[in-house]
Amino acid sequence: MARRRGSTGVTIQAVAERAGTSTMTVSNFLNGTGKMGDATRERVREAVEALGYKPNAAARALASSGAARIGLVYANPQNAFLSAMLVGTLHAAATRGAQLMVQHGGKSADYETLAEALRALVRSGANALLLPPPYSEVVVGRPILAELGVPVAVVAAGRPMPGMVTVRVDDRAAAEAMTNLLIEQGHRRIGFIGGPESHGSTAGRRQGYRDALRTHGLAEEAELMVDGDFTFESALDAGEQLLELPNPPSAIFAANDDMAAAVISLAHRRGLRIPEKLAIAGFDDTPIAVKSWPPLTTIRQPIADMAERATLALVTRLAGGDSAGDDDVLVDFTLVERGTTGFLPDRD
Amino acid sequence: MARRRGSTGVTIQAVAERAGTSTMTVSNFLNGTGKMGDATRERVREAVEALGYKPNAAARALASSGAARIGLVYANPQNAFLSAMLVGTLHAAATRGAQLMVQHGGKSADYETLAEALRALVRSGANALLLPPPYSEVVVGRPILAELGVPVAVVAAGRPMPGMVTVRVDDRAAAEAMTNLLIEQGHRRIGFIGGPESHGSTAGRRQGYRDALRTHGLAEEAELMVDGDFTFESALDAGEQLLELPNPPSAIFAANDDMAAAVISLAHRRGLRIPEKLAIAGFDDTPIAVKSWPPLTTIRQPIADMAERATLALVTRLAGGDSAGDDDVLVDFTLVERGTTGFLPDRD
DNA sequence: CTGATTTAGTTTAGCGCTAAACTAATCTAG
DNA sequence: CTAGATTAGTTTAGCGCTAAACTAAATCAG
Repeated sequence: MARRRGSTGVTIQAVAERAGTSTMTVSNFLNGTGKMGDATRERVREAVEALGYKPNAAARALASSGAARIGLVYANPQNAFLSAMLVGTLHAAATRGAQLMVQHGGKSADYETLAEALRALVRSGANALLLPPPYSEVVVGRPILAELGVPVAVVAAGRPMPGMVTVRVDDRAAAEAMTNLLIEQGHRRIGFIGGPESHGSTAGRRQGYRDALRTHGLAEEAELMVDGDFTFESALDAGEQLLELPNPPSAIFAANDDMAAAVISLAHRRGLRIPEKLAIAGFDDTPIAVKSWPPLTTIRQPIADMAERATLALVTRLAGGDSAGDDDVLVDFTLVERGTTGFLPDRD
Repeated sequence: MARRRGSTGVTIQAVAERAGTSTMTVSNFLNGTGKMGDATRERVREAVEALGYKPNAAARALASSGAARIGLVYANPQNAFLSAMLVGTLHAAATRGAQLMVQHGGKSADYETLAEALRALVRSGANALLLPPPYSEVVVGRPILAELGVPVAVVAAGRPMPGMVTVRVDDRAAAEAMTNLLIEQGHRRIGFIGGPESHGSTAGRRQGYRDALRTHGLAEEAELMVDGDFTFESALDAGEQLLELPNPPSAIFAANDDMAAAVISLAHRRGLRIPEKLAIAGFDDTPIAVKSWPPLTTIRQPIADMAERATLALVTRLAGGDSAGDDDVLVDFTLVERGTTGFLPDRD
């Protein structure tokens, strides 16, 4: 019998032989399913270790056939956020024998375009879906979810979303922490550039900003709160509006890094020294945060970890696991202080 | 017989039945292998179409067992370049039943760290490797390649690399095209910020710049050619050097976008209007190109396509295909004109 | 002390696909 | 007109894993 072109070669069979058990026992050990005695468990563990056994994801996927084929839609292939999501998802997928398939979901967050992309994904075999923002917003509560009938997870959605697993940081608390930092550094007039209402994170981030002001007994002024749409360009206008004020803010907190970068650019053009004359804070810790000058103080979300969690949740769902409790997962954020904050503002 | 939890369900079996052939004939049709009559081919094609059949990648991978398990090392999970590579690779992988596994390769491009990451990848089953820059540079000609004994492909390497499949744009030609544009727009003193010598693209890009000058009869001035290391920070110094010149350039061409963005930032700080007083050009068309103001004129490399090509090449290699001819693949670049170029410079 | 339950496994069958070996018909060349 | 080659398929045997069904021994309730 001709051997087929061999792979790296350690199979579950080899492990079972070495451990003196059946392959099923090894399989059970690997997946934590079934019952087994401590002695057996130990022997299997040793054999797996000794042989450096790595399960073949393809075989796993094929055999369990309920194996996750996770579809991911993206707006822009060249995106740092997407990158982190893919890395996280691939890590989780590697350990769980899941397949990952990507599909372009349209530049604009248009419902029909997205729905069609999701249908295409499911038609080509996806049995679970992972949505990056802002796609989660355009499908939430829409009929497409029911139509597709597959579990959906979203990362960094900003708020729990009915019918989907959400993995996110507490946007409100993060924005509050950032605003507190600014206030503690002496700022009294802090501008806020929000995102579009349609974006789930917007409300939380704005709320955090307001909460911090209130806690410190600072008045909330309508003129200091303007809205962008999360793009660099939009914040060029929004920032301008703030800086043109008769009594302009000494700090601006933008609801994402792109908008904060735009404010940095604006400050440079006006000759405002950062952070002495204008402190700036962002949100997300995307690469632009360190490709601006000075580098941006911002909130870091552990995107890759979040995507990994989300993927694992989907795999568990598909395996018929108990979905209880992991519908809305909150993970920790980090406030990263860099060069756009830190000086006491000049008081007048 | 209890049916297992069914997937979306169209199998090769169903197609074969409808076409009235054996499954192998369908398989041959799908893979372009074997011989078949036109009538049969047409019947199979119709059946595939009608049933909306999508091959199951896992089954394919398992059966051919020579299936590609492509390992990819990354430096930074949050990176636009990586993102595009992953998307391209995943697209190719989806059609060819390849598995993708990612592994962190160390922030610094240190040989031993990288070698260890590659070994880990191969140990966990990777039988082909895909390297993003600048990793290709640190392994080229080193013993690790022979040690691992798996095919390796690199994307955007800057030059053909012995022992690896390279997929790249013609850096020299691209840089020449950009420099030509600048010259045609009237610039006579054009600064160039190069990358580190160790980076394959550097030489080609610098050569392109020089070629364009020569073709137009412009003298090459040493003071106009400074080096950065491809980081934003490095170009802050390099750009300063150029702008401090007694007779500063009216245009600066940076060998990548990050460095060009730094020059934009520098120009803002000095109150130099862009592009009237200083034209700026970058290279790569990374997202920062449109997150600067004005948006950056730059060279676009189709990274996702390149990664797709590279992945396909690896799969072919693994399938024992003829490797001839596709060792060094050149793809087309695009010169993207945005807001940092376009005005005739003020002549003095 | 007996039948029911639990524990700790094993056996069997098959996921969807393809490599390799085979077969049957048709075509060549001498 | 026949041996050898070519064409157009088919059959068989798995790839490496796991779901489901089964078994044998140990434990338990009454």
